[in-house]
Amino acid sequence: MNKSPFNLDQQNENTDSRIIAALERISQAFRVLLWNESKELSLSPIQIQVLIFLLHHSDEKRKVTYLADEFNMTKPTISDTIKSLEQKGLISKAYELHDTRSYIIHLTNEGKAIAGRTAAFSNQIQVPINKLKADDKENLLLSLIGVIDHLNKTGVITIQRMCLSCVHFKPGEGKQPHFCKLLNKNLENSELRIDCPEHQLSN
Amino acid sequence: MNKSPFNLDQQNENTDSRIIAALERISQAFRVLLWNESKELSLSPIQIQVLIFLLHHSDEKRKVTYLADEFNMTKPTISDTIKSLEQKGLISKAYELHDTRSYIIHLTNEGKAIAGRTAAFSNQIQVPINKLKADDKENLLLSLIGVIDHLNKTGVITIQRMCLSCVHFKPGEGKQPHFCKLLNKNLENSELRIDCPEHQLSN
DNA sequence: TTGAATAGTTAGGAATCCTAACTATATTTG
DNA sequence: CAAATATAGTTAGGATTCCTAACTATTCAA
Repeated sequence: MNKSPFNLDQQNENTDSRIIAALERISQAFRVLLWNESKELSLSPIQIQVLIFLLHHSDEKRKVTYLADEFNMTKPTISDTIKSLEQKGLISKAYELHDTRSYIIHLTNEGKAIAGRTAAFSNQIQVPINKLKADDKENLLLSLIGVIDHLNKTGVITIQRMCLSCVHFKPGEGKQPHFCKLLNKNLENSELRIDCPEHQLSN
Repeated sequence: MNKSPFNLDQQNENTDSRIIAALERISQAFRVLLWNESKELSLSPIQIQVLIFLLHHSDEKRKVTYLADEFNMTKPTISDTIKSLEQKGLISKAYELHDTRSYIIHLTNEGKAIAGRTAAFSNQIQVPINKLKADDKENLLLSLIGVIDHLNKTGVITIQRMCLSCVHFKPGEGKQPHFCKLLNKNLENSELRIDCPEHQLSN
């Protein structure tokens, strides 16, 4: 019934499977870290994620519908989350003049404080990455970007803010570096963005 | 209020942060894929994860307590999950003779069928990884292993089945490859395991 | 053989996140 | 310009997740 020690488990047969297993493990770590953080602050995981997101993104992304897409949840779920955050005094709604159905979500000072403190929750992942050599970092980032790009193309992840899918991006060829037409500057591999504030989806 | 296009967002300032952002995105993808899969099969995400886990692991790991540790959940949560899977006819309990408190969880044929079909849920992640060059794969794996090893050491992930924390493992130095004392063979970087069935924790 | 540790369950409840149906505003178009 | 349609967000209600606390039953240790 038990496997012989010399009989490799399927998951161990090739490097690809091992990489996927590693990514799964890391995904789980994110879940655990987020869950720990949320218990400490008496906030739900999604509430924390929303707070952190609000800290770094511009007005047109600070809306219920956008957040629902961003986190792959329904609008009611986000609506509830926002209501709860408002009751806790961590965000406020700013209704817009030209469209009174909609509003922009702003962090209150307390909300900013908590989001800032909390954004450090991924520090534990940062430590081992920081130790890598520059070349390895570049390779790692490129590999991960490749994975995400594929997930974008197959529709698993809907929201896109990476250079690879941006109208302003001109990919490098051979020794020529990439180029961003908006920033008007060359981009090294290690400068490719995952979440660019200026991203504009190319068709 | 809006950022100037030339004012880089904090998240874009350095490669480390971008790598973390990428890992977060991929974590989210796993969550989405798992959730989609679970809707299709009318199983909860944790139920699916348990089924897949049972497909690949040996008797001493097929128990409530072990599963609870594995997935960072409480025993009652797993207990419920098992009860539900049993009612659906996907697993059966085999009580042990020497300890009647405990039982080993076995997949039924139907359970195996579903787990097997479902294990493919990560195929969408496999495609882009498969495209990488061998060198890049090795680098990617090593980098991820470094991250996981750190998460293990800091207690974020409790269960460990990687070569790096195994009594049978003798790490390579310089050009000398790693060595597994149990398999009695050299291990290339790309052969380092994430989830070895023979893992034995070194102190 | 008594006390402590361990495996798993039950009970109850807070929170997550969904679908369906809704209000209200904005946009299109005939 | 009025009617139809689309869009932003909310409400209501419910299935599910996952927890804590308290429990039973068994095993191990002193």
